Amino acid sequence: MLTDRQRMILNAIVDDYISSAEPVGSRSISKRGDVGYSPATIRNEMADLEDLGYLEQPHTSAGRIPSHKGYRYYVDHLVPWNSAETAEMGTIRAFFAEKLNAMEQVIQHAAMILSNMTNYTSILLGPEVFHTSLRHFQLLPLDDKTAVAIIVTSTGQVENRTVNIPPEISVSEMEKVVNLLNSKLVNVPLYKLKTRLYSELGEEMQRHISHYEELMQVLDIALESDQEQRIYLSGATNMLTQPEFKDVDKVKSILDLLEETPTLLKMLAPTTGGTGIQVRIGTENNHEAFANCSLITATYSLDGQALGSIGILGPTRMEYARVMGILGILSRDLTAMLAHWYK
Amino acid sequence: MLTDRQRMILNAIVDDYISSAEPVGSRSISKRGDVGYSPATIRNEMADLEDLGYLEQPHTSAGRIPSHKGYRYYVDHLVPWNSAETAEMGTIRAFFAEKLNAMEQVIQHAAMILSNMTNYTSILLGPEVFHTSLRHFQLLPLDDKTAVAIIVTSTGQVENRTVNIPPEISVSEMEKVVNLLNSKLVNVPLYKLKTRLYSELGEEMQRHISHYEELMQVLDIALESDQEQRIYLSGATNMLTQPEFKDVDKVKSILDLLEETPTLLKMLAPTTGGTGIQVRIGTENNHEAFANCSLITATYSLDGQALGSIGILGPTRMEYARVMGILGILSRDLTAMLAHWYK
DNA sequence: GGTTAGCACTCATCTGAGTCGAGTGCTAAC
DNA sequence: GTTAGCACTCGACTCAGATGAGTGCTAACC
Repeated sequence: MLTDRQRMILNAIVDDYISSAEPVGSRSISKRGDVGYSPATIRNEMADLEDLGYLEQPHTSAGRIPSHKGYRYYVDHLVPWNSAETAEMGTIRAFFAEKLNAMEQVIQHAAMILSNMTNYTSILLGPEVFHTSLRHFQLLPLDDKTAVAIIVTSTGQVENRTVNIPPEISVSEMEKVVNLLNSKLVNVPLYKLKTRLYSELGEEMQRHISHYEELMQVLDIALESDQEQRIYLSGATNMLTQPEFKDVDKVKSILDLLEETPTLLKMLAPTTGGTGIQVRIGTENNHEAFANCSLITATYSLDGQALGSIGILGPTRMEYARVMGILGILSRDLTAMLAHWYK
Repeated sequence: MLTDRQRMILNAIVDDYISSAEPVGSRSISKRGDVGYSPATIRNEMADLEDLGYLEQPHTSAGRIPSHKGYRYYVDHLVPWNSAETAEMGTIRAFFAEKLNAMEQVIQHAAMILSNMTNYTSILLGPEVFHTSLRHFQLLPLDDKTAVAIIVTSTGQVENRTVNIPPEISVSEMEKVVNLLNSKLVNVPLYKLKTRLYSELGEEMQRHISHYEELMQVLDIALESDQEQRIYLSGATNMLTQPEFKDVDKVKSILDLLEETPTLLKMLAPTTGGTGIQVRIGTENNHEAFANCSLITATYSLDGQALGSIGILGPTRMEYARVMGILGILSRDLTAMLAHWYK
């Protein structure tokens, strides 16, 4: 267990390093107004902290920088939870005051606001397919061969895809089926749509409708839900402004990873039981390219079920306190807005 | 006017520089199999070419690099038009053989293919609003206050936005209006929708329908077309692999510009009268950040009207011949596919 | 015992001189 | 008109020395 003084010194070092990106020495800590010890004392404590694994020395005659363990301790025990209303609150509140009337717009806009406020990269995950259900299904004929299938979800998102209609199937039959679907499948979660289609409607449809096989094929395509969740990135180039990423190769591997949707999805997926704000430091991200990055995520939800996540990606030397504060407010407000909107 | 030998030398220098990114000297040109002159002779010609403005010298004792004028000459007169079927053809043909049944998918996929093939950044511009017309309009109620307006366009794209429905307006009235719109406004270009709404339908609606004012407000929002055209970027990070962009600041200014939709739009907008493939070299892009970039664009069309553009962004030292070839094939095939699809 | 002043030591970074070599321009010979 | 030869230029690289921020250790101090 750390003594109070060690905690204070660790805190000071992390703070200093976060703002300067340079190894911090004993003298500079000693000179801060809030630390009443001489450099020598600080040095002794720093040596102890290094032994304990909270600090690292890039080379013998340089100052110390926090290790991953140091950041972890900082995040877990030292982050000044700015419960006080900060200037940030205003910006976020202003954002939610704006009237945006589509889920997609809100999320896209939120990503932009976040990256602008923090100067890091923001990653927003749209509402998950798992927790949205069918509100309405429609088939609009384009011509005699093709039609657009439109799926309106409970979160107000609209998905569409074009399907080919076999010539054997008549328009009136098609309509019958669509009506059937709407009466039976509304409020069924999207990912269950297909199985329910077979289990509950198969029999009935087979009775009433000719060309059952062909029709099922059409519906199969129509109800295929976008497995690829929508990911909104903003401020990816902010990575480039961080001094630790002046090496082009590192940045490239990070930016490339950001273009890889599946990997991002895995990273942002709300971990089981994880409530509130999660911080993954360096190697905790389980990805080489992110070894020098920290990812702070929060989830927003509806009815207690996580709908999507918000993430901020920055260097391990990140303004944890500020970002966590902002993320907390934003996820809370997003949750509140959703609750208000869909009740 | 350049002599044949000067042309050959200029060609050799540009080719060499394109593949090496290093200033090319007289000796290395001389050693190429296809040039039968000694370094000294080459040097003389190079000095002449420099006087004429086709070459530049980074410093006195370095080789020569092509100037913008040199690139321009190369592109206009020297590019080996590989009319022959290249290996690239296969990839592109394979792409079009795949069955993709939505315009958006095709474009998104094409952008990816392009950036992968060229290792540059590809920018695709979706079909312009100006040239697409209404195929179908629909209003799906979500609950008693809101509805989703769905616009299916002649190119098979589906746009949607959520609108609030004033309580005064009944469902049956709404339906009446939607039917009216579908019977009168189909095939009207999207950007004319609103004016036609007022000019052709205003009177009739006022006669049949109460709450005319409120209803018009709803339709106003519903028919608002996405002014922001969809832009598909792919391989933005390929910029980072080019040696001329190892300077992080330059890359950042380029990547930032790529995130700025309006600027990109302006750059990709098909220039008047420009048919075929356009090459904008360095400062011809009219943007500081692109001073060391070349942008090669082609358009694809339907019925002779430009629908959108394809662009490849790379360093001025770009594989012009290859990229122009690929772009030519792709735009032709895209045009052909559209024609086949929507006839 | 905790704290601090003092001091030798380390080591990354900066600086400037020296070297290297790719490439040029010019002249004279072929 | 072409080419060999040669002096010259100048960026890139190398290496030694200076610099200074920062450390660890010891001994004195409260």
